[in-house]
Amino acid sequence: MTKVRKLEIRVRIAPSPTGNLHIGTARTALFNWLFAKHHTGQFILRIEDTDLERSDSGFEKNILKGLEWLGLKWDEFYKQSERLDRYEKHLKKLLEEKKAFWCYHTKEELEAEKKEQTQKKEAPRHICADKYQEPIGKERQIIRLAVDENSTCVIHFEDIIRGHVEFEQRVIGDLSLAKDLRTPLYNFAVVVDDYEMKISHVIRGEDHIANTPKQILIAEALGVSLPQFAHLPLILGEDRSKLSKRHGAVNFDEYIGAGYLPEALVNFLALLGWSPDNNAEILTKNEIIEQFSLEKVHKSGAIFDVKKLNWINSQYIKQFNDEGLADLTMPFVEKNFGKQDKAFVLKLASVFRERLEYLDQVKEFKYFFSEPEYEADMLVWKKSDREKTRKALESVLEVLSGNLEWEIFDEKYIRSELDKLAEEKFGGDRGAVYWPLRVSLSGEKFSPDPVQIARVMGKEKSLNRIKNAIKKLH
RNA sequence: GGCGCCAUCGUCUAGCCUGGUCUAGGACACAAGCUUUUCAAGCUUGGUACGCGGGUUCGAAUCCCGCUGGCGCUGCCA
Repeated sequence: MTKVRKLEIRVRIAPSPTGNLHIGTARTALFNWLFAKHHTGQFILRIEDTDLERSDSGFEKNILKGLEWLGLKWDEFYKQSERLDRYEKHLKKLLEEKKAFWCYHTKEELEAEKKEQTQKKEAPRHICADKYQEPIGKERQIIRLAVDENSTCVIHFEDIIRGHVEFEQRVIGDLSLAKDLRTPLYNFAVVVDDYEMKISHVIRGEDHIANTPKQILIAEALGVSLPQFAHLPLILGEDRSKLSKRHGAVNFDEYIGAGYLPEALVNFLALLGWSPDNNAEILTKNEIIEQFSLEKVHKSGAIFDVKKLNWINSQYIKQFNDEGLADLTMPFVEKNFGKQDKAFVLKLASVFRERLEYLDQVKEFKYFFSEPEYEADMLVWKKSDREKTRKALESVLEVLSGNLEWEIFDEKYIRSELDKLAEEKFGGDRGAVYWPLRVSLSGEKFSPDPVQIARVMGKEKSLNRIKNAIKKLH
């Protein structure tokens, strides 16, 4: 009896700490994580910091923080800069076996070569003529893999998302592996790591597709097995080019700062290039995990549509009760308006729930936190005039100053009282009553229902604002 | 220039593998209406898409070929 052991699913996200967490990296991380969770496999985080010049621990922290915020917990953690011995070992072996060699060509020579090839309409690549000799008077520059550029071989792989993909070996050239024994370059370090970390599936952006044949060649030289590949469609900007800085917010931080919820971002990002069986729009993390499969990932890129993100986020915001929403919005309220009472923000929750797309939009409700500023004429409703408006406000003031129980503020009851007022004094024109009330309370033309505002602000503030408005009309 | 990938409403997509039920479905956005004191929310309704050309077939969004277009890569970055 042969024992059949199921291949363990192990995937990784391999960001380089040369910038803050990018929205595209977050998406790739999410897809890897979803795939791992779906198959109860391992999700590995590997910091690719071989480029010491550009790597920065601040960026590394930012990336870790962002992934944690999204809820993508990793099972193992590695840093390439701590694995230099591993790369050196493999490099030495390749050199000994003459599968790799020291290249003596200078950057200038390489550039000239490329220029010539471009002119001849050939694939630009470096072909080292004197692979294993030490030219006199020249210095070692870089370690390269010896690739037979006359080969008629076709390098191919089965991409889980794209199917059969192939490249001709002769267009590749002697690719670079490392600057020296302890300074590995991307393609080489990736192959060594993916092998040693027993990565079963490499799930990465489509922009890496051209790296794949190079990595296959390196793996062959190393004599190691290859993972399965899955190249994700790119996230695009408005103009359908790869999402980048010029398209606006690509830093993951900005989405955290604007007050998007992690669940909403997971939901939105998952839908960029993938969709569930029933084509549902709002799904929990668990529902996504359950349904996720790479075979269902699309091949073409998807534009990052903030409007759809906003809608999804607003759907999640609506799911919170007052208490939850108050907790959620409090940091944003205090950031914009200074220290606040929990009880006050709690009263605002219902206002927020039905109109916030992202939490930092609380800044649009300035008038709850400071006195409104407006011109007296704004108080005047359509066909009304200043005199009538003043009378209306005086009547409203009277109603609201009456025996209304501000503590148990019953919006329905107060509206019925104000409606009655409109009926009796303004021929049923409710706008004549509500409009000046709105403006006196908010100083805005567009705002939540004025009765709602009054409830949130409480008796004293509300009555004061109405009095101020009346003063303005004198 | 070279190499590669891709192609359904403005956007995200369902359908394509296993051709007919697709006069192409859903969602976002947009427009109109309802509600209404404004805005928002909610509800109802509406418009807009299979890139083009061949082929295979009784029949093609679905299969094949070509074209066009878009994008990605083309580093001693990752």
